[in-house]
Amino acid sequence: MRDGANWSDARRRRASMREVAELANVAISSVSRVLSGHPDVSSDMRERVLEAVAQLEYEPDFLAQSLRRGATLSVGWVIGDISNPLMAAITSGAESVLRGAGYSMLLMNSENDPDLDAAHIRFFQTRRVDGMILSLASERRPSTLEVLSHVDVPIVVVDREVPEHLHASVVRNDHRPGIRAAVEHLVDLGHRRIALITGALDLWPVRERIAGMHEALAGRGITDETITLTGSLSAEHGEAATEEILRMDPRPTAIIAGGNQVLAGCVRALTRHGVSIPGDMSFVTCDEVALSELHTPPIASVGRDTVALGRIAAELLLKRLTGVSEPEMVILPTTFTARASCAPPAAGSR
Amino acid sequence: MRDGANWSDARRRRASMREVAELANVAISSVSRVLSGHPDVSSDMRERVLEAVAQLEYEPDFLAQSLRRGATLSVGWVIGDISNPLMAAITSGAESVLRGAGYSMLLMNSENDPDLDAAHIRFFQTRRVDGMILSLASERRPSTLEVLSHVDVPIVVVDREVPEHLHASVVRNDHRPGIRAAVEHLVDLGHRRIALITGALDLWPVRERIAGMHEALAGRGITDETITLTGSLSAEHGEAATEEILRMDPRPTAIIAGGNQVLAGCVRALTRHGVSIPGDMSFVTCDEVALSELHTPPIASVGRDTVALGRIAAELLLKRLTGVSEPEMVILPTTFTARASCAPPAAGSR
DNA sequence: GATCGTGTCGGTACCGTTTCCAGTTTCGAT
DNA sequence: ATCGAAACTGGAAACGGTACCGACACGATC
Repeated sequence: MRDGANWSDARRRRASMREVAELANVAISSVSRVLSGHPDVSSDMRERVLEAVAQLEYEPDFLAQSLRRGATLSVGWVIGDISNPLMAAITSGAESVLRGAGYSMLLMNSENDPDLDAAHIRFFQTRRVDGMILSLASERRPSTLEVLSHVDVPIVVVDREVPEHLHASVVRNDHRPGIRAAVEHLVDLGHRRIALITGALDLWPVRERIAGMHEALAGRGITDETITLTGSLSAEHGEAATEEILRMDPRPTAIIAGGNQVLAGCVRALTRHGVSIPGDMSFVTCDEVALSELHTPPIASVGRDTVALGRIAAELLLKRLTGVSEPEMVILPTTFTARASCAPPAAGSR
Repeated sequence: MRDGANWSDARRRRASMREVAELANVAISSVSRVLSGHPDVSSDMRERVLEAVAQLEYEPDFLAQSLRRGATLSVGWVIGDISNPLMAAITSGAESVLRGAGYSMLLMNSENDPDLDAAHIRFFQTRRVDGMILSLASERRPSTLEVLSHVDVPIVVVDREVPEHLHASVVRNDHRPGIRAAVEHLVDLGHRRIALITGALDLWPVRERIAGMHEALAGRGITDETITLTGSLSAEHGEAATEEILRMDPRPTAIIAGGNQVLAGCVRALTRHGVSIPGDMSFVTCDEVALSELHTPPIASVGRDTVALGRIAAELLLKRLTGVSEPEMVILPTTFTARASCAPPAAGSR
């Protein structure tokens, strides 16, 4: 004499496979066979079991399945800073692919701290994820590499360079052509002193962007005027480096911000000092964000498809999760978009 | 005669508690007691077990523990769009708190699709998360509410309003005072026709912002000039609505963008039509982003601490995960920051 | 009529823990 | 010396499934 409402109440204990078996009057193993689509099942059996399943609102326990099968259908995602729109876009791309394949994504923020990278990787390892996607805060931190070498599940590295022996799949952007195009554009406009504000050398994109700038300058026969301000990919460094540039004599006539956080710091400093873009300073940024297109004037930028970056990272991982044992590498392009933030340098500063 | 390298090779099978027990020559249950800090353990026993643990590099299997204990130490996080910086900031705040408490965060993007909301919640339920934090795409979709009523773990809802009977904890912003201050500021500058571009009415912030605007206008004795363009909180709607506003006659003299995506659309449309801010149109946006501060001119905005929003959501969930059975509600403030994007309307349009 | 394959099904040994229960020892108190 | 409680330990039953193995019935085959 139980009423319908209580019978389907959320708080009641969930049914187990054993109860289904008892209700259907069959063996537990038969229930398992029916539910997992095993061929050795008569239609009569299938019907009885499915009816019991429906009546008890049974659903299999994911934990028990995972323990028995040795797979959790989950992947760990270590990211430098989720609140960075770039990283968020990568995450978004990866998440949708993983979700489509039935995997779920465990997210951990490393706050761009290399030590947390290592800690998170270890954590995921004990959490028994089936694979990991990593956007490391530093490629060279020994503790991270040490931990990585003990990981026994497939790894995909996003826009980073890691030692071969880790057997990680990799998806990267080819940052050089984009930067090269940007620098050539500036040089063609008449700029000679171009400053690149960027992060530390333990990140692949940073090294490649610097290399791309050198390539472009060398290609145009300019060898001694490269100005590179490395630091961190943060607004603070962008702001401080811009201040430093503004104090230089002779002053650079163009700035390339090596990331969207750096961009914010640069714009803040330039605005504060009343430096007009592009009148007093030409300006290029790396990685397209809302600000670059909507700024007045719009800011020329070296862009890339970040959602694709995440999507492909997830696809590479899925490949290895479904049997492919050899790691792969995918390189995605970057493209330069000229905008009104670049103009010939003021006559006096040439 | 195995060499050291292979012995510590990552690919070897991980040791189980049984192997530890055999090596230490004790019962499995004793190993468990030592590792879980049970008081009934002799120091001799502890020593033997710990040595075996070290020698085998044993670490407990999280899956088996979860199955046995009935807790997974993981929480599900359903979010409308992770690539929205606002949502990303909330996520960041929540993640760091959860991480600090030993929980991991399962992230699923609903792509602002209410049907995916429901699907994800169900998915998390079968995944056996210990709790969920939800930023629903729609508060009113029956399928979502139906699924929610069957959830048997604690729920926290972020900046949304859900029926009492779901027993969800809630953290929300009080959007009215912020918008009210913004509108009053505009009115005091001389504006009478103020347009609010916002999303659909099935979201708490949308309703509250509209209400806040009405309150402010009524407070100033303006009753018949409220212009509200509801749609979605997207750049497309922001752009289309702005176009519509520009065609109105008499034309509104101020626009309030009801979100950061809307903001992007608005700015794009205004720029394309050569509408100058604040000369031709005063402008306010909701939710601070890089663009609002760094735009020329800087854009006045109704801001809030989004990281705190996420942090408190996580804290509310942790409370309920550690025994507190009654749901709670926390309200966080919003504040208006006046900036150069607001000025008195042009003489002709008063 | 014995043999054999095939389609079904039940029994049971796991997966790796936790925890309860019962048994043994130790030890201070009477 | 004896008793009882407390400290310690091992065995085994869970947790909720999966999958292998063997049993059985049945028809087909020679």
